[in-house]
Amino acid sequence: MLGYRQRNRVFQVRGHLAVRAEQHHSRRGLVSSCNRSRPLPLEHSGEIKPDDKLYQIRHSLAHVLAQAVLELREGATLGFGPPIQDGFYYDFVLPEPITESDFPELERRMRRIIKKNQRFYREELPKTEALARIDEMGEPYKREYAEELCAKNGLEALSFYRNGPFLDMCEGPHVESSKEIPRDAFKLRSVAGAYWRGDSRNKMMTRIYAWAFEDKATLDSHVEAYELAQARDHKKLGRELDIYVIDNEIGRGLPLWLPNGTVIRDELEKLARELEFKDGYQRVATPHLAKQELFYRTGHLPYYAEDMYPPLEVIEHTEHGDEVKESYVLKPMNCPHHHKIFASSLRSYRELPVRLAEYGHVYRFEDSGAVGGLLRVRGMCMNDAHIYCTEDQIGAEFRNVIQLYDHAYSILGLKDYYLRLSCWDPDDPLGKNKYVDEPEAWEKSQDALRAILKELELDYVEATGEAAFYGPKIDVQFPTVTGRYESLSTVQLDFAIPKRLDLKYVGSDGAEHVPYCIHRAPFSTHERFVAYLIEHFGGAFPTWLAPVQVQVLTVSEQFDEYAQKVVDVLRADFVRAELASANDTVAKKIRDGTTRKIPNLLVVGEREVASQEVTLRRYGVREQLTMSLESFKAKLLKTIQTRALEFMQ
RNA sequence: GCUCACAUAGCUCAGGCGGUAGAGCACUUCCUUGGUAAGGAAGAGGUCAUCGGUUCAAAUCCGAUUGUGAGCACCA
Repeated sequence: MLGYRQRNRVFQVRGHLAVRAEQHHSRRGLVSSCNRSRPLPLEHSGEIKPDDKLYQIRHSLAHVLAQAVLELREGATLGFGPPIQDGFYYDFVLPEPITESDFPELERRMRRIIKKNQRFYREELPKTEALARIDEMGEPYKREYAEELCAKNGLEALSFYRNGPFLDMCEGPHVESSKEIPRDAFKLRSVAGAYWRGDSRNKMMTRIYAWAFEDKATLDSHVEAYELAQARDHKKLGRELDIYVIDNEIGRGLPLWLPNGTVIRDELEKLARELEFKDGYQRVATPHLAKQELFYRTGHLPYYAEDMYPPLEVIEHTEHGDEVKESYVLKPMNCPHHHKIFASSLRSYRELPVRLAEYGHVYRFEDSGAVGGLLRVRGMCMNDAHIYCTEDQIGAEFRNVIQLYDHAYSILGLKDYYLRLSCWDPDDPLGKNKYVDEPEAWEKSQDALRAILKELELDYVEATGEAAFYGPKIDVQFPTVTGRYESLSTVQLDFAIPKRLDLKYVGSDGAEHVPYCIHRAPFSTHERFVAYLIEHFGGAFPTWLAPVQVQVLTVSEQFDEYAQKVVDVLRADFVRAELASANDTVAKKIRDGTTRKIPNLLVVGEREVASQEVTLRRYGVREQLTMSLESFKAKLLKTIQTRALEFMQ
C-alpha cells in the first residue's frame, strides 16, 4: 500500500507543518526552496522528464495506441496523447465508440505493432508545409493546436513523428524503435470522456488511459497495489462498516450518518473544540437559512447562483393584510452568518482578533457528475471559523491556524499531503465577475501568504486561478485511494467581504477600520474528512475514533455474566464497549470482530473469570496479552485520552 | 453538465440467445456451550431500478428516465 502511494504521488514535494516552536524538529523533510512553484496538471508532475527512458516509452506507447485505434476505427481523429503519472493517455474523436470490451483487441494490436520494430522518425517542417501536411492528414484538432503554437510561441517550424504508417504532429521525444518498448509492461486502464483542450465549451473526446512501466513486474506490482488500495475506498468501507448511507429518497449527495459514522463525527468535533478552545476561539451557532438578499450583498450572487439550491419563496402578511414576498436560501457557506455575529456589537481593536467557530451545515448544489460518496456532497458540515483581525495580526493568526493543522495532523498521523497556495488569475475570462476587482489587494495579500509560508519554511505549490473570489488561500491537498488529490483543510484570507458587509472596529486612533477576515477549516467538512480518514486508516480506526472501541467475547455463554461486568465497568467510563452475541463460537466472534475492524477484542473464559482478568487481542496483532481488568481499563483510558494511534502499554 | 459503462435479495454476485429467478454472507428460529478468522439445521427475503415500446409472452430485446461508477468540466 505504501509502495503504491509513493509511486503514485503526483508531487515530489509535500508540505510538512513542522512549525511548533517548542519542539523545533530539525526541519524534518522541509525543502528549503520555498518558492518552487509547480504547474498542477498530472502530466507535469516533475517525477518524470522527457529525457527519461520511461517518459519516451510512455509517449511512444501513446502513438502505438493511436495507431491501433486508427486500425480499429477508421476515420478517427486525434487530440493529445501525453505520458502521465503511471502511464499515458490519448484523446480521440471516434466514428464509433470504443469501450473497455475493445481493450483486449486493442492490446493485441498494440503488441503486434511493437513487434514490428517500427522506427520513430522525427521530421521538422516549416510552418506552411506543416499546416498543409496536417490538412492532408485530416486532423482538425492538430491543425487548431498547430496554429496556436505558431501564433503564441512564434514557431516557424513544427515537428512530426512517424512510426510505421502512423504520423503525428508531436514534440517528442520518442524511443528510437518500438523494440525498446516492453510488450508486457503496459495495460489499458479505462475509457473516459475528456473535453478538447480541457474546455467544456469544446467537443467531448474519448480518452483512453493506460498504465505503462519499464517492466512487467513493476506493472504487476502497481496494478496489485492499486487494487489493494481500492479495498480501502471509503464508499466500500463506509457501507461495510455501517458508517453512512445515501438514500435516493433523501436525495443525491445528502448522506445519512449511521450510528458508527456519527461516533466518528462526534469525536472529531470534540477534538476540534478542544484545540479551538485552547486557541481562543468562541463557539457560535447559526441557522441553515438566510435571506437571499444577504448573498447579493456579499457578492456571492449572482455569480455563485448555480452552485446554490434555488431559493425558497416565502409569503408573509403584514398587519394590513398586504403580501410581502421574501426569498430564502440554504447557506452555501457560513461566513455571512458569522460576519453578522461580528457586526452584532461595536468592536474595539482591543477585542481583536475575534475568532468565531462553528461546525456549520452548508448546502451546495454540486453538478450531478461531481457528486460521489462522501468526497463531494451537496449537504455538508464544515469545521468552520472566521477570524477577524487587523492587518498586523494576519501573520500571527495564519501561523496559529497552521500550527493547529500541524497539531491535528500529528494526532491523526497524517503525512501524505502537500500545500497549495491558491492565487487569483488576472487573465480569468470571467475576470471581474469572478474575482474581487482589486489587483493591488490581491498582490499584497498573496505576497503576505508567501511570506508566511517562507517564514514557516513550508514548501508549497502555487496554483493560479484556484483562489476564492474574495482572496487567496492555502489549501492542503490529500490523496484519495484512486490517486487523485482533494482539498481537505483550507485557510483563506478575505480582504473583500468584510467591507461589503460594512464590518468595522474602532482602532486606537478612534477611527473606524475594516477588519481582515481569515476563513479556515482544518478538519474540512465531516463528509470529506471522514472519507479521507476511512481511506487513510483503511477503516481500522485508532481506539479513540473507533465506533466500537472494545468488544468483549466469551468462550461460552456461561461466562456472559463476567463479560457483562467487564462491559459495564468500561461503559461507566464512557468506553464504547459491547458484548458479542452469545450464540457463536469463539472463532466466529473473533472473525466478526476482526471484520468490523474493532481495535480491541477482549476474550474471557474460565481462566479470566477465575483471575478477574481479560485477554486482549488487538486488531491486526497476533500476540495476545492477558492482564487484570483494572490494568486493562487504565491503559485503555490512557490510550483514549491521549488519542494514541497504538495501544498504550 | 458532458462521454462511456453499469443497475438481479440488506451485502457480494451467478443466471437468463424471450416462457415471471439462484448462491454465499447477513437476518429469524431451533440444536450446539464451543479457547482464537466462518459448528449444524430450518426459515424468511426479490414486480430482476422506474416508465413506455416490440411480442402470444419481457427480468431477458428496444427507447426514455432515474441512480451508481470511471473520467472530463466544475469545485467558496
